[in-house]
Amino acid sequence: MADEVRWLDHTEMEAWRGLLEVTTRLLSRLDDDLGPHGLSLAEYEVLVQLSDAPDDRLRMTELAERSLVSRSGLTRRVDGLERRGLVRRETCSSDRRGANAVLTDAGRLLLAEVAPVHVDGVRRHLFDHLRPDQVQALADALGSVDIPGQSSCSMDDISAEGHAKAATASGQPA
Amino acid sequence: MADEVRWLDHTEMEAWRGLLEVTTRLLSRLDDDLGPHGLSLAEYEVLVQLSDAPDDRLRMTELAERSLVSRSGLTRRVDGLERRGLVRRETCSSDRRGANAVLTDAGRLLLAEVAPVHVDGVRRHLFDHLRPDQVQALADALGSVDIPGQSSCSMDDISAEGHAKAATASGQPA
DNA sequence: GAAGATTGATAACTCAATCTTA
DNA sequence: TAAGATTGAGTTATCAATCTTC
Repeated sequence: MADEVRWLDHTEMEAWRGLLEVTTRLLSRLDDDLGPHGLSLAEYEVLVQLSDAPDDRLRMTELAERSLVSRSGLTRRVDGLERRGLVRRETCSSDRRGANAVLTDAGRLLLAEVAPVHVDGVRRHLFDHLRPDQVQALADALGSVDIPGQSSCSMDDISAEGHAKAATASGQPA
Repeated sequence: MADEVRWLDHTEMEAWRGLLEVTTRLLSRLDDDLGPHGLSLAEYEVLVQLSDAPDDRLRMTELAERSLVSRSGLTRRVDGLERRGLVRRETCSSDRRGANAVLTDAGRLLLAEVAPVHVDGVRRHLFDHLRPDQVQALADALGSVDIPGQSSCSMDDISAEGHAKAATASGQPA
């Protein structure tokens, strides 16, 4: 297993390295753009996912997956948003173990204020540098890569398979 | 500025969302792959950058930029690597303020052990899902997007411009 | 006992302030 | 005074363990 390594060729290196650099810097900039409005990109992400969901609500686990964060991570993120009145929790009626995160009016309002700023940032930092065919190619290539959500499985939760959620999410509030 | 928002169209949404999801999950997986070898992806990144540099050494600030991390973040990362003997610090001879991070023999050895694992992971999780033309398109598109390194400038360090570093980095150790 | 969610402990990062040398 | 690097304080993420309900 030591000598038959297929190293990355130049193009692969550019692609992988580009993915790393562009994403890292882009996220950093988008975070900066939202800062003045009192929201982190991670928090914005939660608000968007909720506004995209039917009835502006989502179970915590589902919201965690869509927000690309761990369950415990989401708990704390929602804590912060709830403290500021942008989201509230409701215990699930059908299953008393579960909790729903619900977008509040204040949350919807802030999202409406911030979404244009965010989209503008995505344009300025990303799409303004790309031709339409490049955007299409990017969407196509990235759409072909499906990496399952949770990372390692503890050997005994093989049963917990069967996810494979598709990318949803829009950019506009309502 | 409120009503003339150009929302993202479907393709743009796919591209942006794909960038976010693929990168997030990919990084998480690659981190998992390296875990058993006692190295985080972030630490691996530092070792790679050093091994790519002439004489296996790099100034801290330069290494921070290439590793996509803040200066203070790098200081701590190198602290950890130095504690384990994978990297050592040398004060710069020409400018006594500066420090060079230098790859040690142990670091070079570990890198040689781990690099095949990493490259294999990048293949399995990313490139195995892509056709050659998609890889090419990805490299092309991401190469067109140049987002400057540091995020915000504190109003008075306008002088600190003039960076615009190109992507270097390879995947193989030597 | 397993699933949904949270909490405790810990790790890693950032900004702002500091120390040292130019 | 400015630049290079580090340190202090605070934030936010994760894993593993826990609590509650199924």
